[in-house]
Amino acid sequence: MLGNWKRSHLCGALTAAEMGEDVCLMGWVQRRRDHGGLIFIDLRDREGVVQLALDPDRDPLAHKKAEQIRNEFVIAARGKVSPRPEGTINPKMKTGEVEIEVNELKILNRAETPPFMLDEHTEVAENIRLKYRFLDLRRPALQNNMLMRHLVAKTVRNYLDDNGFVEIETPVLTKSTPEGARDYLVPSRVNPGNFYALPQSPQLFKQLLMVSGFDRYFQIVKCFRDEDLRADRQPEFTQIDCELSFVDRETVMSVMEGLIAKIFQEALGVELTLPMPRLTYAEALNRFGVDNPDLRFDMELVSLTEIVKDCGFKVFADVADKGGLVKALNVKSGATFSRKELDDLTDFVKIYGAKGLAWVKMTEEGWQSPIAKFFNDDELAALNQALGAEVGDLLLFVADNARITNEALGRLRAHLGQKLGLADKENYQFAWVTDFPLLEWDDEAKRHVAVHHPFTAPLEEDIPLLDTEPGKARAQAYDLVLNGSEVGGGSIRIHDQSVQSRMFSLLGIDDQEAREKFGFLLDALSFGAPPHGGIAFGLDRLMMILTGADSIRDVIAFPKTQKATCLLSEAPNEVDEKQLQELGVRLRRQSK
RNA sequence: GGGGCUGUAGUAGAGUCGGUUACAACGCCGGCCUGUCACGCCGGAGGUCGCGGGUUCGAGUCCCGUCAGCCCCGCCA
Repeated sequence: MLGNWKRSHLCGALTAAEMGEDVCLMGWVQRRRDHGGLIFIDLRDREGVVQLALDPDRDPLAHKKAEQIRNEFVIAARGKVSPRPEGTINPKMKTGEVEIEVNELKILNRAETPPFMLDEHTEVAENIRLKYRFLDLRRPALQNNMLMRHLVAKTVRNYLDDNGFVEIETPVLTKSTPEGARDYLVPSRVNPGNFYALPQSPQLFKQLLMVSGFDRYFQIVKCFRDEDLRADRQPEFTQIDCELSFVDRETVMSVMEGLIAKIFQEALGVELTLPMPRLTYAEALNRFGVDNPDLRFDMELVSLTEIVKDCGFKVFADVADKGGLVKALNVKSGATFSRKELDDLTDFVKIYGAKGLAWVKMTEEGWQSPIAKFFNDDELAALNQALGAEVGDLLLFVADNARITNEALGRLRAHLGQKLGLADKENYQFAWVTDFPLLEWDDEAKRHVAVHHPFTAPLEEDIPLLDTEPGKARAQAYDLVLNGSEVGGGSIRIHDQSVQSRMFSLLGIDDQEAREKFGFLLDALSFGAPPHGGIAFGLDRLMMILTGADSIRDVIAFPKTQKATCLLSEAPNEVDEKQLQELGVRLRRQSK
């Protein structure tokens, strides 16, 4: 097919520098413009588009062939890089100064008419795009995302290699462990009735590699969690997984923020200021209501419980009396919100369990609000002062238990930041959130569960709390938050077998279960484990922010739908009875 | 498991209060056109209104169910 034709350049890379050269180009037909005589073809490849000019007077044969060419045909063209005639330079194109005067043309492959136009102007429903993903991936938007993803992966490898990390692969067929997300299971043919689990992360293996003395490990690795999908969650996703020996939290954070800074420099040309801000979990919750605050704008939550504890508004006073929280945020210049908008905000906080949203519009005459009448002048003055309220502002209050008040207002703050355009996509605000609680009480299971995971070390000063008030113990954990998104998280691990056993017992995992599930880790810890810690970054979420994508599907070549299916390959599918028999698996009839 | 949005030629949309033959655009096919670049002009083909049921003399439109895609809650150590 190619014969002795050999590609000399990429289409999109040609510039005036190649002027006069004879070139051989290959690519896809973006568009053909047939003027009856002259025919123009925009030829596209990974790098971009260049214009081919076919003149019937110069080469009748090539011109004749060009007449039957259609969109997305794969063609090869030989010709000369030429300056465009006066007045026909296209400043919108990277290659707009030149065109190829074609003297030989070859059709390498014909193409059916594509189901949708492969240009940047046509918007296509996502289910169609996913079914023909290989075509959607030809479009510049996804091409650019995938190319940047490659650049980031390359940068990660270079940086970590420079900093003494070793890339080591860990098993994909591994062991199901309790705690955490639902596992994807793989039946073992050789061991009927037994199952492998796909890893939720290589957590235990990377700790074993520290015990083995590799000092610093990393892997760009697929992880699997069988949970419901979201705009930023896929069942299989990629982590930049790291683990380091003989380090404390500060060392991990400083090595890793160097990595992030390098990524932003290479991918976007953005220089980040280091070190990144640090924020404790308690402070994050107090000021922003959530542990992943968006720091691109202010609008912080203000605690008003003390001010309203004796006020005439029973809803607030009761909550204060019962140990709950009354908090509010000040939407600067928000008094223009319509009744409908306020109703929508009320519906919004109800999603997170709030019973309602009290609002106040600050006018020249003072409070305009359904709840204004319940407060005396002193209380009004104190509230205004606490919130920095000025004429034209909108104050929004939630009163409930601490968890609901913080979450509802925190989410409302993030929502308003988007709605009011305070969250500029090209403004990158990082923070490390530290000192997470080690444990959390699970009301359903009537036991503590690990906030991070069962191998996270407590703060040294909080170790005594494990025996007295384990719920108050803080962890040597850290999350990296970027623009309201958790892009990474990790901790210093327990490297002492006895502390690890104590942790398991706090989690309600008895000795026998601990041996069954984690025996190999406990063994490893007993054979000389170095102090170690690590972190994992969600590469997909990081790519979303770097590319400005609203969906995780836009940074993954072949993503799954919300029902975890692949519209392209039609996975998952039914399998032959014979395959099931070999695996010793029998299907249960699904009851409807 | 739950809440919400969407579904009309290949694509993305319009379609009023339920009323005759479901519109125009892009794409596609044919013709014309030698400087276009989201080329232009003329003509043409193309429809299971997601699917099933119901109400009605009559349903793209109203009702019920269902499927698919998306967003969210729960879930995601």
